[in-house]
Amino acid sequence: MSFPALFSYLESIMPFSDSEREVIASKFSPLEIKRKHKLLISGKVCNAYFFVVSGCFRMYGVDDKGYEHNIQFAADRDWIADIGSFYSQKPSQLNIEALESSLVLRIAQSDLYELFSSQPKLNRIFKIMIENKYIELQNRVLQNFSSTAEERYLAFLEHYPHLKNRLPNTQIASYLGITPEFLSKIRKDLRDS
Amino acid sequence: MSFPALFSYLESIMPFSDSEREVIASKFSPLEIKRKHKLLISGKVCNAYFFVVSGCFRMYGVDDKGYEHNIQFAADRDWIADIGSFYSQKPSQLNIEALESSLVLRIAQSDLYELFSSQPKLNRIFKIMIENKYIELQNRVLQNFSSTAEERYLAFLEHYPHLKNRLPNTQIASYLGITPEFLSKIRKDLRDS
DNA sequence: CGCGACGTTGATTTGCCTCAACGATTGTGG
DNA sequence: CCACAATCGTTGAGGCAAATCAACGTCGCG
Repeated sequence: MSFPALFSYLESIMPFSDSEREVIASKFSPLEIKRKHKLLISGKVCNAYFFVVSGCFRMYGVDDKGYEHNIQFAADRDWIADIGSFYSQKPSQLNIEALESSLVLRIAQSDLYELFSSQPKLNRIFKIMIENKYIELQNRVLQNFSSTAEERYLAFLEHYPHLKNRLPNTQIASYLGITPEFLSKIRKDLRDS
Repeated sequence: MSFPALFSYLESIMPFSDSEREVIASKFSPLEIKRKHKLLISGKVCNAYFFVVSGCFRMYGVDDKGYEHNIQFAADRDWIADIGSFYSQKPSQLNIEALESSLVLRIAQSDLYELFSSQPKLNRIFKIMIENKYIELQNRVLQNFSSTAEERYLAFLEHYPHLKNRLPNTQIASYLGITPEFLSKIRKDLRDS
C-alpha cells in the first residue's frame, strides 16, 4: 500500500520521509466506488475524508422542492468531505455521489486527528487545502452576484477544462445554479454566434 | 498592551499562559479606523490580518459595471482579511472598508507566520476560524441557489441579529445579491403581511 | 443651510424558470 | 443480442422574480 497518487499530491506541497509515509499510508484505506453510489448520505455524519485517486464525484444539497444543487466536484487528486459535518460531527445536509466509477482513499476522522498530532506537517497541508477551497468558494459567490449565467458557464469551462468533457450538462447546470434547459439555450446561443 | 478583547476570543478556544500571551500581543498593533476608511484597497496585496475589537467592516468586490458586492461583514471579535491575497501575496480584487468608526488589531503577514512557528496553538485557532468561514460561505452558496430573496433576507436577520440594526439596508442588499429597491419591496411586503 | 446618502414607490423590461414534448444515446435485463 | 427503460440534450410557449430607470421625501452632517 504505497498510494503513489496520494504521496505525489502530498509531496507537491512538502517532502516526507519513508517512515512518515509509512505512518500516513497506514491510516488510509482504498475504496472502489461505482457510478451513482454515495460516499456520504444526507442525514449521516461525515466521519471521514476522501482523497480521489481516480474518477469523479459531486457534493450536493437538496432543497425544499426536491431540487439538487451541486456545491462542488472532486476529480483526480482532489479531496472531498463535508467539512462542516466532519468538524462538528453533526448530521450532514449534503450528499457525495460518484459520477464515474472511482477509486478513493478513505481516512476516518479519528485517524486524521491522530495524524494531525503525530505528523504536524499534515496540519499545514490541510490548512492550505481548506484555504484553497475557501478562495474558490469566495470567487464563486462573487461571480454568482456579478455575472450572467452565460458568463459563469464560460468561466466554468475555462477554469475546469479537465471536467468539461467529463460531466453531463445537467450536472454543470446544477453547479452553475441554473436549469438544464437554460444551459442548453446558452450553448445554442454560443454556437450560433 | 494586553488586548483583552483578543485574548477573550483566543481563550474561548484554548488557554494561553502569561508568557504566550506576551509574545502574541507583541505582534499586534492597534489601529483606529474612521467610517468609510479602508483596511485594504483593491489592487494592493493583503499583507495583514485584522482582528476587529469594536466597530464594523465590509469586504466587497466591484464588478465590470461598477457595482459593489459585499462578500462578508466583520464586527466585534471577528477576523477579516482577503485570505486569497494574503496567502498568495498577489494583488487583491477586494476592498475592506469601515462602516463605523472602528478599532482593530493588525498583525503583519510575516509576524503571523512567525507566530505560527513559535506558537503552534495559533495554527489550530486559524484553522478553526477558516473552517468556520468556509462553512458559512458554503451555506451561502447553497442558499443563494435554493431560496428566494425574501427567504434569504429573513435568514440573514435570524443569523446576524447583531448586525441587522447596525447596517444600512443598501449594505444588506449588496450582501444578499439584490438591489436596494428590491429589498425595499421585500420589507414592504413583510410589513403588509 | 444645502448636499449627499438613504429608503421608498411605481412602470417597464429581462433573465431565467416552468412545463411539456420530442429525438438520441446509453445501458441493462431477459 | 435485442427490447425497453432511463438518462440526456434540445426546443418552444408562457410566466414570474428581480433588475432597471426614474422620481421623490427624509435625514444626518459638514
